[in-house]
This record gives sequence, C-alpha cells and structure tokens, in this order.
Amino acid sequence: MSNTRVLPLLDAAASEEVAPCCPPLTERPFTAEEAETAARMFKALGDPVRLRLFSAVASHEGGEACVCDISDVGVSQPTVSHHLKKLKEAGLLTSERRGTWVYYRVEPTVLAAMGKLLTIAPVAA
Amino acid sequence: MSNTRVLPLLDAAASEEVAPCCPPLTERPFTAEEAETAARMFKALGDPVRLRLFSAVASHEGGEACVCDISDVGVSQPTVSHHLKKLKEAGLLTSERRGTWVYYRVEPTVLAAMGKLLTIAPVAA
DNA sequence: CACCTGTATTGATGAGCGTCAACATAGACA
DNA sequence: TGTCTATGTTGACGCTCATCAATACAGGTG
Repeated sequence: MSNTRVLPLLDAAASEEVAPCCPPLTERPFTAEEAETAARMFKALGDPVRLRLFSAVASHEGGEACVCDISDVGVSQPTVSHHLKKLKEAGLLTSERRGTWVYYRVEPTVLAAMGKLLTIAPVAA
Repeated sequence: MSNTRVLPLLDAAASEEVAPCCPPLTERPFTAEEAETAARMFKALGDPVRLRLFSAVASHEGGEACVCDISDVGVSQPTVSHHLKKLKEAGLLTSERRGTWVYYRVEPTVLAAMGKLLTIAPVAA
C-alpha cells in the first residue's frame, strides 16, 4: 500500500541517515541557523524556471541531463545558465563537463532531506 | 521499518488523494503552470523568518498556535504579521480569531502534497 | 591554425521583497 | 463610553533577484 516511500533509490543505510541540517518542520520550532540552511534550499526551488529545470533534470533518464536537453523553458540561454548555477550553489544539483556538453544531475541525499522536512515527526513507537 | 511516512495523521482516503497541483518532481518535467503553482509554495518557505514561523506553528501542540506564542523570531511585530499573511496566501496556513488572539494552523493537505513532490515517483508495481 | 557550437560570465535594468515606524482595527474589560 | 492589549495595514527604504544583451570561455572539427 505504501508506494510513496522517500527516495527508495538510496541504499538502506543512507535512507536512515540523510538529515544534514534539520529535523522535520513539525518536530520542534526551527532555530535561526536551521531556518537559514533549510530556507536556502526551499528558496532555490521557489522560482518557476528553476523548478522546471530541476524537474527536467530529475526526471531525465539516468538522473542526469545535458543543458541542451532541458533549456527550453522560455528564457534566454544566459538565464538558464544562471539558474542552474543557483541550483548548484544550493546543493541541489551537481555538474560535470563531458566533451562539448555539460551534464547536470540531482543530489539525491539533499532531495531526501527536504522530503523529510515535510513529514510529520516519526511516531516515537 | 518505514517510520517516515508522509503525514500519517491524514485519514487513509486523503493520504492517497492529496495531489492538488503536481506529480513528483522526478516523474516528468514540470509544465509552466505546474511550476508556477509549486514554486509559490516553495517560495513561501524560502525565507528563514517564515520557515521559523511555520515550524513554530506546525510543531506547537494541537497543530495550532497563537501569534503571541511564535512571534519571538527577531523581527518586529508588523514583519511577523506580514510573513504570516504570506504563508496564508500560499495556502500553507489558515487563521482564526478567537477573542483577543488569532490562531494559526497548518494546512495538512498542502504539506503532504509538497512532501510528495520530493519523493521518487512510485514504482509502477 | 581558424571556425563553429555549447555553456558560463559580466554588467545593467527593472521588479519584487524584507523590514520598520506609524497608524489602524478588533476585542476585552471597566 | 474609554482604555488597554493583540494583531493587521500602510507607506517608504534599501536590498536582492530575474532577466537580457554582449562577451568570454571551452571543446570539437576542419
């Protein structure tokens, strides 16, 4: 029944140890430092163009995509490059140049961490 | 083992039918409209002060909190009010006045929907 | 080498946002 | 009614950001 597990592609060990910054939003009030860190990630996804770019990379086969595959989002090429840089700085994407093209891929642990932020705190039992 | 289910507080029916806007980010590239909708929610959580306010409400007992309980986040009272309004406009919080105080509570279905955005697409099986 | 394509950087511009002081509004109570 | 507390609104200021044109850089091909 539960077919919406968080990032099953991670190996079992990692899936239990992904919290790099913060507890679930519902567990206790965030400290200023936790909020600063987590807000940076949410902010990176808070722009429609960046969200489309991120989704395009995340859903592309192999979990990675060339810029040329995803740059059709209605803005100029420099703007695409700028947003991809922002996503990299937020730790959501990594990039690698292979010959002529640059490939971006999602950082799976960060995606899992953000997913955990939005869960109800695990029942203590 | 899986103690990090998404919003177990929702009744079973709702937990299977929460997608108000978009599929998981990893399922397929977002359309412009989907990105616009989802980005609005992420953007609302993309500010440290708003994230602290939201976390304070979400983690408060009963799932709701008076403004007076959560307004100690280092900014002025009008700024707190402004951010709470933003969170309301994004559909993440609702408010209700009871006598002297105004109580905010989290909108659980939206939180669940955002959690689903950050999951890997369910295995088709 | 020159030339072409793909991607990143620079600099500028306009819009949006976070913040506050001042003021307004709502409810409780005397 | 008047006064006090809690919360929301207004208007302004400074800063950040999304965007683009122009340019630079990287790598392939001839």
